Amino acid sequence: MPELPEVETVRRTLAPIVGARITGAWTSGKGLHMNRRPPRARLRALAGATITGLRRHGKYLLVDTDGPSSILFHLGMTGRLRIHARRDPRARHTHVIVQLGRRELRFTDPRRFGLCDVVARDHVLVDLGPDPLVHGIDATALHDAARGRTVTLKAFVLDQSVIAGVGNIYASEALWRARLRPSLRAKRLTATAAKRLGAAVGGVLADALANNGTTLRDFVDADGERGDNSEYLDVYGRAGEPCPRCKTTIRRAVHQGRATYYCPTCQTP
DNA sequence: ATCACGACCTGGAGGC
DNA sequence: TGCCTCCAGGTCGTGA
Repeated sequence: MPELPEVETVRRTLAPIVGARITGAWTSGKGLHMNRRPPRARLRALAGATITGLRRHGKYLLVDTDGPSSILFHLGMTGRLRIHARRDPRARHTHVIVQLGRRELRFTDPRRFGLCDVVARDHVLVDLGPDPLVHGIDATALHDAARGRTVTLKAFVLDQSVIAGVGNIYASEALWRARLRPSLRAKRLTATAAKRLGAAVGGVLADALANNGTTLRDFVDADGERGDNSEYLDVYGRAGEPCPRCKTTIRRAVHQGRATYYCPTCQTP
């Protein structure tokens, strides 16, 4: 589900919980990604702390408090973070509840690919590259990172240590916008193409964010609203339709086990 | 060290 | 209606 624009949309719509005081916590006891269980005791120990801010790096979301700890979330494929009234019935697949007096921050995740942990506030997310919205994209650094890499451009753009926050939808979209074939080897990226790619990634993410993210099926923001960006996708999920640029039929291919959409004519190999 | 792949989970869609 | 297969926005560990 959620790539950078979706996580950022969640972050923004969670703003009303800033200033709220944590009064308790509940966990389902089920393991999430890598079978890791959210730390019940450490979540409960946050009681009494006040939420001071919300940060995002790539697809990770951090809920800061006035104590030494922050709550770290990753939504995986089907994770949702929503603000509820305490008396609202608990949805199926709810795994974490942070109680905030009469309100609750609830994390639900049917597929359990997500993550919830309690970390030190200055916790560094290792192996995460620059965030396009927070740090921008440096085309020269992108070009350097591609040097010697034999992976496909598709895999390169999906590599979170290169750029944090790009997922499968926006990887296809950005490569289409940059007119680059997903199967091209990263080491073949020229300086000019790296510039185009950097601009395309930034543009695709910013546009999606302006539309409150892409909802294919699961994604909703903290208020339960769906994103509007799916109707503006140029190639993702559009195999068989004409390329918006040159009218050639868009193709679907599989790279590293994941669907990739591209135009065989205007995305140069 | 780098890369491709399968595994981890549940649920929705479509075919029969 | 039910059963089956395939597919899904992410990440990690494995083995080549």
